[in-house]
Amino acid sequence: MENVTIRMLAERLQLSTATISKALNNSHEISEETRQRVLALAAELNYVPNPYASSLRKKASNTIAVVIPEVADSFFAEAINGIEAVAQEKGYHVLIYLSHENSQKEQTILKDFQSGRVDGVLISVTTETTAAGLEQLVRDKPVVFFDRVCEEVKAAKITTDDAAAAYRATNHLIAGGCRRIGLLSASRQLSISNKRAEGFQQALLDHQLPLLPNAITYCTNDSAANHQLLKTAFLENNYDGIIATTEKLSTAVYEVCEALQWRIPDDLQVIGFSNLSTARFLHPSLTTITQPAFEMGKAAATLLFRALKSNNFPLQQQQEVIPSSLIARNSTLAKDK
Amino acid sequence: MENVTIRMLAERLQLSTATISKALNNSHEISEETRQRVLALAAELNYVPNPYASSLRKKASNTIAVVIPEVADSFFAEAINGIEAVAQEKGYHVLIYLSHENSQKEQTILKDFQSGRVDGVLISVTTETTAAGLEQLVRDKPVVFFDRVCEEVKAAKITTDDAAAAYRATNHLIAGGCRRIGLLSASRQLSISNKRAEGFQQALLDHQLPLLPNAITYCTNDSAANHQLLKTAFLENNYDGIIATTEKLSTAVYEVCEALQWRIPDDLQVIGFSNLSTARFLHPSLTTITQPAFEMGKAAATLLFRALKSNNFPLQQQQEVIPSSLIARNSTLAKDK
DNA sequence: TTTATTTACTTAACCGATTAAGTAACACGG
DNA sequence: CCGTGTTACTTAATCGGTTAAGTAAATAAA
Repeated sequence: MENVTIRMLAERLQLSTATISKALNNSHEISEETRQRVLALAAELNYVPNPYASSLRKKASNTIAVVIPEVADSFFAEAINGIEAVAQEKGYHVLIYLSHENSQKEQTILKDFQSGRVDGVLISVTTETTAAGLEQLVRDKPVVFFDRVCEEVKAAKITTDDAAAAYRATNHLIAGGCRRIGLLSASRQLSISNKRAEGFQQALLDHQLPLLPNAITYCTNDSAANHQLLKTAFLENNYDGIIATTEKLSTAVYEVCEALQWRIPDDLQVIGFSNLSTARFLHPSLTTITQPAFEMGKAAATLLFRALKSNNFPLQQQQEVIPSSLIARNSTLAKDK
Repeated sequence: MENVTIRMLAERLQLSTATISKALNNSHEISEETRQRVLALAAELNYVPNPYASSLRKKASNTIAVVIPEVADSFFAEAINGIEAVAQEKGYHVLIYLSHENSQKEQTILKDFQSGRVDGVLISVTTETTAAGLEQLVRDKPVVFFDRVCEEVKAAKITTDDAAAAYRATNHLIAGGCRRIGLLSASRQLSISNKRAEGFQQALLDHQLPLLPNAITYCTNDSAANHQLLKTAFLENNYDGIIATTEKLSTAVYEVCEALQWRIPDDLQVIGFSNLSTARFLHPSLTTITQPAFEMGKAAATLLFRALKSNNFPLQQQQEVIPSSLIARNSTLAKDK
């Protein structure tokens, strides 16, 4: 059986396609009786409207894009859950794109959005992304940045309290007796990385602790390379405390400690930015800065849909900071929360 | 600036829209000189074709759908990575839909696909799904099931060696001295759950061990309820070994053991189906059946794209079983692999 | 009773690309 | 010199909805 179109419905009911369309869209121009007849036949023939025809004409796709570096990180996985929950409720479709931490790929993805394929975009940028490629996108259509935002771009942003979280993390290590603290950063570019670094440095300053010359290690996206990088950094700096600012780096710390036979927390206290539900079962259980990933995704999507609904909503001025929480476990010694 | 269309290019170059379209699609009907002029102007004006116009006419969307129960499970997260990698390479777009383990929602999602929104579907069904709702989908368009397949439906399937994996897991526990082994199952319906149960029972049989009356616990999708369910089952059956057939259930076992103050592996040996990269750092490190999630996603997508390329490809006959591996760690006692 | 308004439709243009069918200009073999 | 191809285009229909503008009939207002 061919695909059922509006024209087929029209012919069967001896009505015009316009009437069918309006009936299906609950236009007040259509009598209740006719509407019911249309709806009945549509149900009977299992009519499903062609989204491409509709999108073409209406210049709206009922589709949003989610652009993230990867999904294999429980933060992004949870964020997608939050986004999808809102999108499903609003009847929107979600296109997912992975930039694989590659700003070139990201640019290619974003360029395609000029086609009108999506009505709005939720994005968490790569570690390499600069403002340049984002300006146009933000000018063109509703965009909400979440987690990995781009400071220089004026746009809606959902973040966590990155500086404060790092500050708390550092304090926590200091309270646990650490004096040679290192920070593992994912990027020199990312504003959230820089904010975390700032919070870290501020805490050291406030406690009159010196910033080690190599206190901050900038990691790459290659886990083998990172492993080597960390090993070297650990040995050279003889840290007694470390803050891993991403989930992958948290795991990497455990690996390197195992390789170096450093005991956590005796030789090295560890605190990691992570959303792993298994953090409490790690050996030793990992003290985490846990971001409200699901809520952040939900908040970002909610903001976007609000902008899509009323186009005079001042989306670009929206900023929301959702606090993260420090959960003290056995990879650190301090008792405070 | 308005969106650049093919007509604008045509007017500027004093050519017909047909010529522009053909030039952009590398038709042999167009002279090299003209093609270059078109390409140059398109690049200059930053022309991006409207996908909806093109899809409407060509009746092909260059888009596939991925329907999964959720992403907050490292198996699905990794699988998406695999799928997206292939899709990006082939120039396809990926719509993601979460069924939230709800077959009603799943049906709603699948029904929409009759609209022609997507050219093909990759799906891992819910714990409740029955064959009924899937027949039509498979008839309508290319579909590849992965991991959670539906046995009764004749369609392409990518799975792991579920029965064999459970058989190995059970053997492993027996080798470690377990005699009262339980299995935590995610569903009564799911074929992969049933296969895992079969492998489990076969191994018991082969070792002349009795199947405990409540050897198999069927869990729900509610983690609080599961917690209670497991607690009761553990206490009633006094297991000395347990196989958790999903990642979430693996974590749940750790939680329940903590609550009951059962020590792993002394009081209970645990083996879990899981793709967590942190399994080795759990306390104690978790013996896992690890599925090649990325590869499965990749294989499923590859199969789908092959079918999309040549429509005489016998997709429905394709079956691929990608072996999983048992990684022995400290949550079990056996030394074998 | 006449005019204005409302109701319930229809007609036809339109969204932006693709493509079947048509054509003018030119080349070439016999 | 004629017919047949080939090249490089154009014309116009088409995909399947949506919507501005039009209309006939019924109803309300003057």
